[in-house]
Amino acid sequence: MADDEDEGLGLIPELYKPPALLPIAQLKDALLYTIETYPVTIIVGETGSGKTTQIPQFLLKAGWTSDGSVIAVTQPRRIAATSVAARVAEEIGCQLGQEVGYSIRFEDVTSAKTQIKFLTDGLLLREMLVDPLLKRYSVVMVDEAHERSLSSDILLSLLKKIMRKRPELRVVVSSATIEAEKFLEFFAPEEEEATNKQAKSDFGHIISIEGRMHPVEIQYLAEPVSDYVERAVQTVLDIHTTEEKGDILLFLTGREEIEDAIDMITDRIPDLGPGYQTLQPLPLYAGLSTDQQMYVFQPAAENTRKVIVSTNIAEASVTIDGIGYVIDCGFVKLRNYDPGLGIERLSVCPVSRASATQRAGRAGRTRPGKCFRLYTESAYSTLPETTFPEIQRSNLAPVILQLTNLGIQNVVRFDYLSRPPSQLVIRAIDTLYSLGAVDDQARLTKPLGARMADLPLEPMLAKALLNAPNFGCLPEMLTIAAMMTLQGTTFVSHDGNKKQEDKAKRRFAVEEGDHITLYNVYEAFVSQGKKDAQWCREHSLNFKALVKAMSVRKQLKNQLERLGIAETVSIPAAHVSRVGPMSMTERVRRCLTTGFFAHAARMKPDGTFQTPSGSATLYVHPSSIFFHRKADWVIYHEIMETKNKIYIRDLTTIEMDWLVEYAPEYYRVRQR
DNA sequence: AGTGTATAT
Repeated sequence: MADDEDEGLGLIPELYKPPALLPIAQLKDALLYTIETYPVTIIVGETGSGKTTQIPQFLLKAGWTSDGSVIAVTQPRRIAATSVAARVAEEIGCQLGQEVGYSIRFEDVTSAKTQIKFLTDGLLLREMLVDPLLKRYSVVMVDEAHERSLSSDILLSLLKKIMRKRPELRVVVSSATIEAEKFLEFFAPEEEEATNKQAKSDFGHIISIEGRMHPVEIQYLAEPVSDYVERAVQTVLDIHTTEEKGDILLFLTGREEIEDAIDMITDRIPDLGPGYQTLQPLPLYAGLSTDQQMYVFQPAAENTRKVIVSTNIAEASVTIDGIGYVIDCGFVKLRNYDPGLGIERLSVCPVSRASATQRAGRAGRTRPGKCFRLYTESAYSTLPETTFPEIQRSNLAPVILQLTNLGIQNVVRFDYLSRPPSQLVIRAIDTLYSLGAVDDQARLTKPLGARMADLPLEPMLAKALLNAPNFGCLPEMLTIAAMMTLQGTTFVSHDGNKKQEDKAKRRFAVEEGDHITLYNVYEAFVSQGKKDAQWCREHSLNFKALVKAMSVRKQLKNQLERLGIAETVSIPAAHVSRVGPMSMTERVRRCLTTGFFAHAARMKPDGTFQTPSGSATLYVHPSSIFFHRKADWVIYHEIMETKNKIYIRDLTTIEMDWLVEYAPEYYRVRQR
């Protein structure tokens, strides 16, 4: 890990500071005592406190794995699980995968010797399907719980349930913010459960660890602004001309704003006049290809100041060294699910104070920094304290299916950390009922519901895939299901060449729609472009995404085989007479309809779509082949509202009659 | 008519 900026030994002193000097080392005894004494320990520690790397090692040395148990540490992101595991393995002096390992989807780097295991919280949830009480673990540490992701919230609820049956289990919840009290209160036993011997306060404890952050000076605007992109650009140039060295990190809400801001900065650089360093604006958002993202991590050239213009990705998911200045526009794009309409909405919302703090902290990682907030101090005080938990603004159908499969009897009265609005839960149950995954008492159906829950797919897609053998199109549907999980990342425009991307897309396009078009892409990739990044480049395809599709397809295939559904299975006798002579594309289209009947629409002469009830106008997403072509009835994979327009993505043509044939109950009411 | 914050199984 050479660093160009470092002279001499090439070592960065802070990185090599022995763990014993971390603030957390002083708390070691108190920590171990607390974990020994109380079932629940809440750790409040800022970035740099060493909590993630040190606590598992303390527990290991204190004997928490001496009976053969494992210490689990969950992370919200795959990258964190792998990198932290590598770091701890190095500190302990073992090979990764031996005493210290990690497990993420498609990668299990653990062995029989593994005592500390880092994994994503989503994967630990999956493990509960085979080990409901998580018996192999003596301690489960849930890291970054303050982010309130859907899976860490659910995980905490289930851990609380498990603890009643396993009093010896220890739960450590680690959080960077002030939510500690809420977490502790959540784990406290109900009044009637608390015996005299065990009062509420005996149940858990909060421990705070000081971080090693440098101070960040915060500046607010005196007056609010209406155009924060313009103001952000001005601030960038002001910092560049008046402040000392240090890169700039500018938070905006999305790709369009980022590109606008970069154009504006580039346009104004000549006006600065001579005598200043070079200013190098760089975009950062998840939609960029990996090589385009790499630029932001490279140290700037001599006499150059980087300006990284980023979405929320730089708030927690990605860390860039050398940032001295942060500019925070005060907004973020958040996904919201509208249970009434059954659509997701991507809307620009004010950030929470917790987010604003996290953004500011990005300036103080290596030295004292400054943060410029493009809003007034009084506006700051009116911001919500924390971001609305994901569980209160998501489509809950997948979660409810999973909880039901884990044996949760009543998903409405389930012990949520933050209760989702009942509308969300009701809508989820309705969806699952219409798909046949639960019965009219909201109980899991067998085998259909249980099988759907076993698959790592959204319920509608799981239903369609499980129906594939009935249409004799299992190999095709496996591919389509795998391609759907790429969520629109199949095509990329290399070097920003949009026209070339459109042209490449047309090459694979078929009149039946996007699903079969993506099937063609996958087939071409496997036969011609597999392990050939250059072929992908020529066809504007995302190599990494297609490799992932291959992994997903293989995983789905294995999972179905375990359910007794083999890829080569022939059409069941009862169906042969009906689907035997059909073309493969018709089988696939019918099969998709059995899962996505609720996502039906019909094209109007002007090229927009209408819902079956005619209540809303839907726009074809420009990534669809029907952006340029005509269609009649279609089903679509996804629906989302942005900028007051509802877009549908991944469309396939169907016959209206199929809706009634495959979903008679769902469409009966509207037919009359 | 012209597009998607981020993450996970």
